[in-house]
Amino acid sequence: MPELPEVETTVRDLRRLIVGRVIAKPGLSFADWPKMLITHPPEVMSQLLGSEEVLAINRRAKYVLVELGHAKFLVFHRKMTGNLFWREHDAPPDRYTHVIIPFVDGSELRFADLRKFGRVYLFLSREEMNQHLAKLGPEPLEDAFTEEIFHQIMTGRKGRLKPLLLNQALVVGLGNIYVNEALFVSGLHPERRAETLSRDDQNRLYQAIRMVLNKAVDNRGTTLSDYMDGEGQKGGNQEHLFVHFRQGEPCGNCGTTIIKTTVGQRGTYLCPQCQPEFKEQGLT
DNA sequence: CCACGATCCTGCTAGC
DNA sequence: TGCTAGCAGGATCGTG
Repeated sequence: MPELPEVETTVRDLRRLIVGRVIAKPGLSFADWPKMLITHPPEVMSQLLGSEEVLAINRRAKYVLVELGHAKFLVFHRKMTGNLFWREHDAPPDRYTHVIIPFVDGSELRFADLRKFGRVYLFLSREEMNQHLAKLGPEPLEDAFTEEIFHQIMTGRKGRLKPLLLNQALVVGLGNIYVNEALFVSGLHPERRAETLSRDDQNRLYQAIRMVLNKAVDNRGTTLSDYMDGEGQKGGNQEHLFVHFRQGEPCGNCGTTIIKTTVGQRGTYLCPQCQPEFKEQGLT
């Protein structure tokens, strides 16, 4: 579920809420679905964690990186329906909680996930973590991600834009919602082939990706059903979507009815007027 | 390299 | 009302 803006919002919340807290011993107080713990079985992880201070919380792609003392890293990926909450020790339980990291002050970091696709990793060094994250592409909101870099990534690539933009090895952070949004903003059809883009098309797409993600970060993410921030509150960006989840409604740009189709096995929302199919691509 | 289907799960909705 | 197929914001793996 969560894409870059939702993960970024959670990271900012957790940074404020848990940096400086110390993990209790043992460092895992609940884990009823061992498949979510990728690096170690629950008994081992519970032994490996304990008494470390939370030094920093950061984001890489859609991963939440919790940096601990003794160079340990607790890493979460929320996949479709995962949420991370910080709760006081006497807070009521959160439904679908499958992993709990307790702090010495009695408060808890809870990982809740309806569909149990979420993943938890414990890395014992920064190198170990970096190795796991090595295949990820650049961060689209960082200064280093320039128009020129995006040009290089897209040039020489074949295939339809939508699956390409969902590929985290090229650019990270985009998921189904924000790919749909960015393609609308740039006026490109999701099935347009990358090799047919002009430099101007590439630049418009680059600007659209940054605009759509920045706006969603400012709005604290999009809550369509499950996403909640670090304290269990909804995001606000669902009020500002251009096409995603808006099939049947008029396009805000031209009034044409927004349609829903399927591209690359993913629900795809678009304005047929603003994002026309590219007829010449069959000839190339 | 790219496309497609299956897979990991649960809950909700549409359609009969 | 009850059943069931299909779908949901992700990512990976195997096959062609």
